[in-house]
Amino acid sequence: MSSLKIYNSYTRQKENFEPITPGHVGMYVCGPTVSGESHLGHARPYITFDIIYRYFLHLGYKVRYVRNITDAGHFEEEGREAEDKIADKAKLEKLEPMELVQKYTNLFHWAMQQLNTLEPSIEPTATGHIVEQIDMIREIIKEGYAYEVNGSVYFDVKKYAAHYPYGKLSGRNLDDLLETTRSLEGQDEKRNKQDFALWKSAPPQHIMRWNSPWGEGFPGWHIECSAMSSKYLGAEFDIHGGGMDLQFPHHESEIAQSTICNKHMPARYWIHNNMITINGRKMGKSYNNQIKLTEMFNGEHPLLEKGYSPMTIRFFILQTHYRSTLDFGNDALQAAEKGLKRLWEAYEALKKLSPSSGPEGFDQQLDEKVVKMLLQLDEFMNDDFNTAKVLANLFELVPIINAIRDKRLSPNTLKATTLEMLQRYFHEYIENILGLRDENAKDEGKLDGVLSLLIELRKEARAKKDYATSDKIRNQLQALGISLKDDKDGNISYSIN
RNA sequence: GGUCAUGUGGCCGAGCGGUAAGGCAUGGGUCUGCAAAACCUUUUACGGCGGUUCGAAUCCGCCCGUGACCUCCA
Repeated sequence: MSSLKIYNSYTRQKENFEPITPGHVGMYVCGPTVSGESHLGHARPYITFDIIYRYFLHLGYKVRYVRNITDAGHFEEEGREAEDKIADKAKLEKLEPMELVQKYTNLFHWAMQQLNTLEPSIEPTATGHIVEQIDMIREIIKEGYAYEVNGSVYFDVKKYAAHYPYGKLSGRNLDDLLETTRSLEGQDEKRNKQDFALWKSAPPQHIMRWNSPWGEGFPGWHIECSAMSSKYLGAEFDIHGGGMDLQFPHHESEIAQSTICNKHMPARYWIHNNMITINGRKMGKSYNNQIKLTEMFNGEHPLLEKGYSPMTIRFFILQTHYRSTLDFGNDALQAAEKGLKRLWEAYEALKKLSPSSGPEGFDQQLDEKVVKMLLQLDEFMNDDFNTAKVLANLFELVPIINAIRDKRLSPNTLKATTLEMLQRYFHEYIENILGLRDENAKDEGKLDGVLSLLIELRKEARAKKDYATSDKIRNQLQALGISLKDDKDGNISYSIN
């Protein structure tokens, strides 16, 4: 079997994955800022890294997956108003900052559950690690790479760049930055424009504030991730991930901070997922085209024709490789919805097939094809987590499953071992690796009993050719959102929309 | 302006030098009291112009288009 290859943003090439500690993986993923409701953009990275997490588990690794919650605000616009974004919103909503943060954290967790992502091993909060951040800033000052001005502390990027490869991750150099950095008001505290804040002195009206050696203030944007990743994963760990938009300046700054403080590049492999676009345009606050996940699910948004279930969204995201941009549109989403349904129904049918080992109808060629396509799934995942290809192969197997189910192919078409393998792989891939789950699980309780009764009555009516009655049952249920399907074998099944 | 991506059929998207995955839609068909669903089957695609190569969607150059980062952002 091929070995796992990962595209490393830092080196810009695919590399064989070799863990620092054999059998273990340490992975840090930049989590959400909980100053607002989770939107569609959040779905992509956390599903992407969920797949990566799940695949490592599948490979038998013990994984520590750390994903932070940023609950201390960043600067709305650095240098200008330097206001804590969370505190600002809190005032508007007349809530305590931590109350707001709690609300959106809960909503985020709810959305992640809907999308069936596994919980990270540790989910540290920025506010819970102020002490660690202060310690780290102290250390950086001691090393001579940060300076204090009026109660704020800045990282000396110019000095750092003289000794270390600053800008390598994001592919830019200091001179370019000098030329292109916008001139902003109130930059006078910094020695150089590219310097970034490690600690920011809090103006009187600022609600979120902590004591520090430099006076009351709050931590800079980048330091929390450096502090928390090194605390829980060590000075050097395996994987650091996040959205592509975080490459610069966030991750570049993290590298600088950690390198000075811990004498190490923090991560060996940097993984960045690409952005989601809406009608070809990146979704973002500044474009005014953000769709919240709750709106995505219930369809209450001007850009949506209808709601899309969490699994539809998950499936849709997995149809594209994580390093490509992904354009959201109603047509594409509806295509995904139907495709997922078809795949799931084949999967359900597959579960019910029982191995049979008669010689009659065995198809050597097809048997070999099935085995080959299943083995390819591992290769696809090993090639930088290519879920798009995995899904393509699963879909290619669907007609074969359907043919056996419909008895157009003999139950002996495949060897018993191959059928078992098919069932095992479908289960492992669909549920454990891709993390899809049944959204139409039937109510096993009273409703099911009632419907069974109605279905019985309809069957009897049909047998008597009393179509008026049978149609009435079907039509009225349809009006309630329950569809009856007359299957080929005379059975009737139902689905709730 | 600087840097970096990208342009595949009606739509979404794989593809990383060897006769173009897959999903959806469309057309045809099977099934059916009817319907729906399901299933089977199905046509046209590599932005443009050059170059490298036995051979390019894949590499190089130029042009055109789109986007991202440079500022909070997933």
